Amino acid sequence: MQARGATAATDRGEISRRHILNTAALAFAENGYNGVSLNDIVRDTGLTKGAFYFHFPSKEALALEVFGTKQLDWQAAIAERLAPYERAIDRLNAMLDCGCEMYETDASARVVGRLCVELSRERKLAPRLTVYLKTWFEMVTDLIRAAQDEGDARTDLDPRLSAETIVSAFIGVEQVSDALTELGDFRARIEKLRTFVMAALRPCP
Amino acid sequence: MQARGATAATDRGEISRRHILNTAALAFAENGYNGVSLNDIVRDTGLTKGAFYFHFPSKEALALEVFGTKQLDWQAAIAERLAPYERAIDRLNAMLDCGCEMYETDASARVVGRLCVELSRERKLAPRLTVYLKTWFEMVTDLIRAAQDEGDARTDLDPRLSAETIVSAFIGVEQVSDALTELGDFRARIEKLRTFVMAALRPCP
DNA sequence: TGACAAACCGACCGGTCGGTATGGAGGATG
DNA sequence: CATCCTCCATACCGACCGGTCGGTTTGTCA
Repeated sequence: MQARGATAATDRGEISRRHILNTAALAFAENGYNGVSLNDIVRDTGLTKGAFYFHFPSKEALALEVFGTKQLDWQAAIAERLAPYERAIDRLNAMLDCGCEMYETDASARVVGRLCVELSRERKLAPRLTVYLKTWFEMVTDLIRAAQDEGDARTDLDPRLSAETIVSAFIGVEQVSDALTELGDFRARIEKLRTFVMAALRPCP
Repeated sequence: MQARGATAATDRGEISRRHILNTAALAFAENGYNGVSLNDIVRDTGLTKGAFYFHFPSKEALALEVFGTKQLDWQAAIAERLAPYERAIDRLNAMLDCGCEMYETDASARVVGRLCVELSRERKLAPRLTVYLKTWFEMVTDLIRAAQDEGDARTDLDPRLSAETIVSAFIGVEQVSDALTELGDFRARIEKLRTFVMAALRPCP
């Protein structure tokens, strides 16, 4: 006897749903919310509008779900990546590395950043977005504070203030790199950012 | 006898043209390129489509011209603002101040940033945009180098690297502030950015 | 006053947008 | 076999997009 309602293994509905989600993530990552029409997504999936509207109530709902899931992926990946490091300053470094790697290995990773910026302008994501950014702020703030305690960061810097600057800078670097080289030099720019940040944080000899 | 062709003072054509330009700048600044339809602009100006297409060949051309003129305004304002200061570190400070003030006093000022990001994604502005960003990079690079020479900035930082990071951070702060508070806390965030940057640049005691 | 061009009007075009209505294939269930 | 529900295809909708076009108004100069 199997679970009631859902037919577990061969659930083609769930497969289609995930397929739509992944396809949309890629498309949104590449061309943004307004740059992708529903017809584009439908065509890319190989399905039809009828199929789409069976699984999602609207294009906006799709985008929100894409954002939500990818955002969780991000945070999980970061958390896993940071775990091995003992010192906070190393975790901060690893965090930036992790960001680069995700952009390099998963073309749909940047859907988070794009949708975050784009949908926030239309005030459709505001609550979720606020939480998202604040989470980042706090993660980095904690890292900097810890680094200060461990003697790896100068103590005359306000942790929160520095954290918000660093996170904003990361977002800005993404925009600039996308504008200039379609993210072709993203890794290089993040390396620069890291060098600057580390120099700024480093205690005076 | 007055100038042939152009009738100097009461040139209603030129007035309409500028009116369209200003109206569009405001609209684009507030809602972005794709967020504003031609009908919106036409309605806001109080004119009609016929009038619009007499002055501009397309919506895209309008946006490009808006970007170009506003960009020049920016650079001129910055240059004027920086002139009185002798020390490079003061000019760097004044530069950030000037950015804040423009955003506060001229609602259409941020059309530069918005169109820069939005149009670059559609690769319509690429050449002009590259120049624009590179100009910023170089301005800040020169300032940092000068500050180092004057003993106001630590010398173990690469000027270009630091400059690109600072400019990117500025852009990122704009995005974040817009996303969270519709630029309501832009000044405050830039102040934070400045504090961090200055602390990072300051020579160790 | 009349000719002429610059400036402007507003209806209209083809196309695309997000979204809807309807019906049918196919497996599970009685 | 009859029935029901899930899942998807097809055809279609009204709204709106950027852009065009024939015609009208306005100002200038002979």
